[in-house]
This record gives sequence, structure tokens and C-alpha cells, in this order.
Amino acid sequence: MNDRIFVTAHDVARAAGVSQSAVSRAFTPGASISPDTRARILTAADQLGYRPNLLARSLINGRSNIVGVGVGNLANPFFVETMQLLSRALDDAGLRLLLFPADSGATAEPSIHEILHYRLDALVLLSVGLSSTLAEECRRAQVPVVLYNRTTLDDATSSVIGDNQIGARTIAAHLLAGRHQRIAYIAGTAGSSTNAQREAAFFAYLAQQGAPAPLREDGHYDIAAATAATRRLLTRPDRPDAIFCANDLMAIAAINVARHEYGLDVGREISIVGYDDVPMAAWPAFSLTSYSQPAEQMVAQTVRLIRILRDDPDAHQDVIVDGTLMLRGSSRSVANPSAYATTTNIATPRPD
Amino acid sequence: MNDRIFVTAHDVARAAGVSQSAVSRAFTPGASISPDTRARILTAADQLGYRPNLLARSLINGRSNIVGVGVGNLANPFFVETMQLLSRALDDAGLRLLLFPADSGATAEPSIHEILHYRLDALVLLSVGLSSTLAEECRRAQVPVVLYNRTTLDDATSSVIGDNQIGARTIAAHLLAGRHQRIAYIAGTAGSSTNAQREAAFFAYLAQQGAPAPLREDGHYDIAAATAATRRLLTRPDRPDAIFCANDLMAIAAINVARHEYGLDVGREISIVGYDDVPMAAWPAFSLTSYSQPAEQMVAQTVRLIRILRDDPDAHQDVIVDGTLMLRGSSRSVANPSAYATTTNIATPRPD
DNA sequence: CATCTTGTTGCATACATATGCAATACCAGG
DNA sequence: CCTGGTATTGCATATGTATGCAACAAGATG
Repeated sequence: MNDRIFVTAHDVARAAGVSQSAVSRAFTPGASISPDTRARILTAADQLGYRPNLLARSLINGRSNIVGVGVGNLANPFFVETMQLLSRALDDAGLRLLLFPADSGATAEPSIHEILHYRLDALVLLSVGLSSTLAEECRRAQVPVVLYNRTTLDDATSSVIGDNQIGARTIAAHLLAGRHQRIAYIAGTAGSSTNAQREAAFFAYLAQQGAPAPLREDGHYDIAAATAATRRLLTRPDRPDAIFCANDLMAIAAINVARHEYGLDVGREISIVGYDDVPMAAWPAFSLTSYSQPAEQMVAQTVRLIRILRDDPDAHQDVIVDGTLMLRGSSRSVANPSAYATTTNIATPRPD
Repeated sequence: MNDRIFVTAHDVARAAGVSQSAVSRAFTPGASISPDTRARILTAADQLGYRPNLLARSLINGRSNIVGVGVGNLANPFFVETMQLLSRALDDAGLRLLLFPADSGATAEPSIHEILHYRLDALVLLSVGLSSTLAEECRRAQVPVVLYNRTTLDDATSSVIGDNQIGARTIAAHLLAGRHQRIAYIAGTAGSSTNAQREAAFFAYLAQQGAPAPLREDGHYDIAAATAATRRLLTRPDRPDAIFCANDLMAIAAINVARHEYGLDVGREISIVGYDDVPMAAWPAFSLTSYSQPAEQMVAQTVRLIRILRDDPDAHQDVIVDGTLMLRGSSRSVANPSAYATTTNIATPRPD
């Protein structure tokens, strides 16, 4: 077996001729210890290769400085971007990131039950639904939960989302302004709050403006499903002239199908619009019009929430972050975009 | 302040009328305890909402069941795929994944110094170089290191890589078989072992076959740098008719530039070949010929190594995994691919 | 010089669990 | 009934660090 022997504070204490308490204080900023004994201890520690055991420290503090992060489908570049930013932001905040897989389905994985008992400072769920039993379990384990890109009715959990209502309305207005006649919607995962909000707002706005109800297909926030959905739409005799996909991943699948399987000139013969504004959307190969979800801000808000919840687990709140409609070549251009820009930001970025 | 009160084994013991030891045993598979007292304890534990504190358990075992994973640039889909598989595989193995950012530069981040002292079962570095000081530090902390997609001369660390020599040679042979006259190479990060091996093998094979030395530009495994590098190549009077990019991310950038900025018909007027065979390479928008690195196998090997190293930290080894040349539309096709397929696998997959 | 203050230090204990060892109970065989 | 063995259980201690408390020293103030 592997019996590792570690250097402990006692070893350092013996080497430096002090007590173990002194060693502890030497590594605690602001502790009551004289500068020169601290220096002596740090020297000895360095020589022995000592570092405080964070597990033992957490055991005493009752706080691990670890944040659990559950992520479902990393196929979506939006979450890759988020993970990238989140890992950096947590690191800067002195927090560790414990990653665990959470099937993209409605609820999280079994392993979360174990993870909860690491005395996590917080649990972040990236686009993963929170079942009521899990919510209850987190409450019992006294682990504050932050939903990222999801909301829930559960009152005790916090959330950070983009403004799906305004986003979907803005896209609807954009498509109407482009004089599109047959609009379609490719939906995300049924039961996800993002899809529910986007779909409801999109349909409601179109109805309110007197437009006919759009076609609708399920894309499950998945490339293969969105590819199939697009094929179904484009095979119809009354082929749509505009498709709003509930996220960019599906929109890119739709572009691929429209362009390479049906030979359509995307942006002229058919408009395709996505949601998230992932980095790939700006690539000339796609030039995808999309409503942005600002990952940096959403991550910043998430970390802010975590720091608050760490000290006061009851200070839950729901944060909504503004986005911007990024107009690019995949949707028919309009003379004066600001004409319908009454509620949100609109930008026509240069290609990278 | 936030003073969380947790249910401990003592509380359960009191409730169930047994000793704390019994509670511990009730949660230890195979421990010496009668079935009915175990049942009684589990009932009481469930009622109180008790779960063993993993931090305390780790403190005793001297083993945390946590694997540290350092990742640099998640912009490369190959690492996204890897992370996806790795998080799942570690979870299945009962191991936790502590993620930390490691700047894509040659060495890892400062926070790693702290992380090392979580008594990690292992440290995995995804395409991150291992500085000799860090290697030494890991040795002192008695944390076994597994390099993923990197090698090092350090004898005490393990590694899992694809076969860069064969891959680069196969690509060189493929381009020569396609009668390409002016071949170029866009290099990855200088100093990375992947680039070093691919570049050396590519250049060596071409020279050995009597072909002129290829043009060479730096792409740093980065989209922006590769975009600029491609522009430099395509602006030359003696524009190359084939480019081998040291990974797919750069190859896709090269395709974007060639097609959208220079109006070239990729696959006919110019061949572009990548490395990694990321999922995106199969998209019709790119249809990128690429040498695969089988992430599933590489991850499986990584987890296998971790399990071995957990019990015997000295059992380090270097694993090389076979790949396959995936022939797609971005490179000029050849009548008989197997003519030059003397050393490796070659496939002509259908588009997804 | 006595007293008080301030700054350091060590002692003892707590955090939550795992486990070697001894004690106990129980059952079968003689 | 006694003995030996087995199965269960509790006691005591260990893991490595943080911290309240008391002790102590040194300097300041009267």
C-alpha cells in the first residue's frame, strides 16, 4: 500500500524549537506572533517542505473554500466560456472548483449526494435543473445553491440568468422588421427555464404584433436533434424564411443544414438567429445573428453571490443580466435597426 | 457570521443508542457490525440527515479521493471533449475532480501550490507544461503527476499522448501523395512537446522523401495567431497549396481565412489539414482532414494510470495511443489512400 | 519599585471520523 | 457446566490544524 508520510506542523515546530501553535500562527495572516519567530518558522517550514494541510484546516473552520460546480452539456460553447471564466474567477477569489458531471437532463447526478458533504461553500449548477428533492437535500446539508442560466420556483436558491424575455422579444421584433413571412422556432430542452422563457416571450410578442403563430420543432439544445429539426422544417412545402433557434449551437447546426444540404443562401433566402452569442458566432463561416448572454458579467455575478452566501446562506437573490442583439450576416439586414430597438441593446459588430 | 451546525456521527450514535464507532462502521462497507444495528443506525442517520464528513475521513485516510486537473486553454475543443470524458470517468471511479486554471504558457499557475496540499490522489495536467520546479514540488508533496497530451523528460512523471511522430508522418505522406508542391506548416506553441514532435517528424519525413523544406509560421495553438499566420502565407507570391496546422483549432482558422478572405476553394485550390479530429472537424462547414487523437482512449488510460499511481506512486509510465488519419474534403483526394498507409490507420468517414 | 499594559508563547482542547485493541455476548461442542 | 471460538461492540486514540485561555516577559507609567 501507499503510506505517504507528510510533514506536519509538529515537525516544523520541533525543527524551529517552538510549539505547534506557533507554526499555525506563522501561517495565519494577522495572528499574534513576533516577526522573527515567524521568519524562523517559515524558514524551517520551507526547508522541510511543509504546507498546511487544507483538509484539517477546513475541518476546523467548518468551511472548505470549495465550490461545487455541476455542468451538463459542455458541447455548448457558452458553457465552455463560462467554465473558463468561472475557474479563473473562483481561483482569484481563493476558492477551489470541484467539478462534477450532471446529466443534461432535468436533475443532477447521484454523485452529487456525496459531494454535498464536502462542506461546500456553495453549489453552482450550470444549466442543470434543480429537482425539489435535491433542493431539499442542499438545504439540509446547508449548502447554498446558485443556478446559472436557469431559474426555479424554489425560494431558497439563488440564480443568475440573462434576460430571456427581452432577448426573445428583440429577436422577434428583428425578424418582423425584416419582413419575414414564415417564422419558425427550434426549441431547447423541454422543461428548461431558458427555453420556457424564450419560447413564451417569442410567441407572445409575435402574437401581440398580429403575426401568425410560428412553426415549432424540438431541438433539445443538441446538434443532432437540431439538425433533424431543421431538415423537417426545410423539407416542408411552406418552407420558413426565418428560424429562431433557442441557442447558438442549434443555430449553427441549422446553418450547416440550410447551406450544405439545401443550398440556401443563409442571410438572404433564409434568416437564422441564435441565442448566447458564443465566440463561434462571430466566425465568418457562420456570421450568426445572436442575442448575447454576457458570460463575464454572469460569472462575476455568480461569484459575487457566492461570497455573500458564504457568510449569510439566507441572502439568496435572483440576478438578471442584460444582453445585446448582435446583428450579423445570417439574418436579413434592416435599414434602421434602432427603429425597433426600444427595449434593449443592439450592435452590429465587425467580424473578428 | 455563518456558523453552520452539522449533524455528526456522535449525534447519530446518541439517537441510535450506540457508540460513534458503530456509526462509522455502519457507513464502512465490510466493517464488523451486525446487520440490524447497521439498519437501526442508517435509519437514525437518515432521520437526522447525517452524512459522513468527507474532509475528516480524508484527514484520517491520508487520501482525499480528489484528483487535481489543471487546464490551460479550453478554446480548443479537444480539451473540452477531454474534460467532458474525464469528469465522467473520474466520477465513475469514485474520484472527485478539482479543476484549476493553468495559463496555457509553459508552466502552471500559482494557485497550484496551494492545491497540491489537498493530499490529491493525483495531478493531471491537460496540455500544460511541467516546469522542473513544479515537478520537484509535486514530488515533495508526494502527488503523482500525469501529463495529458504532453511529455517531459522528467523521469518521475507519467504521461498519456497520441503518436505525434506517426501522425505527422502520415499527414506528410498524404500531402505528398496529393502531389502538393508548396507545403506549409503552422506551428503550435513553441516549447510544447506536441508541437516539437509533430514539427520534427513532419519536416523529417518531407526531407527524407526529397521534398523541399516547408514554409513555417507560428500559430501558437491560437485562433488569432493562426489567422494572422494564414494571412501571411496566403499573401505570398508563392502561395502554398497545402497547409498542415498543428491542431484543428488553427486549421479551422486557416479555412476561414482561405475561404472567406481569399476566396479559395479549400480542398481543391488549397489543402488544409489539422490534428486532433475534434467533433467540429466533421461538420460540413469545415470537413477537415485531420489526424485523430482518440480522447476516450486517452482519458481511459489517464484514469487507469491514476488508479495505479494511487497505490504505488512510483509506478510511473508513458502511454502512447494510436490515432487515425480522417480523410475529408479539406484536402485533395487521392485515388488510393492505402497506397501510403504503411504505418497507421486511415479512414474516410461520412459527414455527420 | 510596584503596577499596568502590551505583545508573545505554549497548553489544552476541539473539529469529525477511522480503527486497533480489549471486552462482551453468544453459541456449539465436549 | 465448562471451554473455545466467533461475532459485535465500545474505548481510546490518531489524523493535522486552529484558537481560547493562561502564563510569561518586557516595557511603560505612576
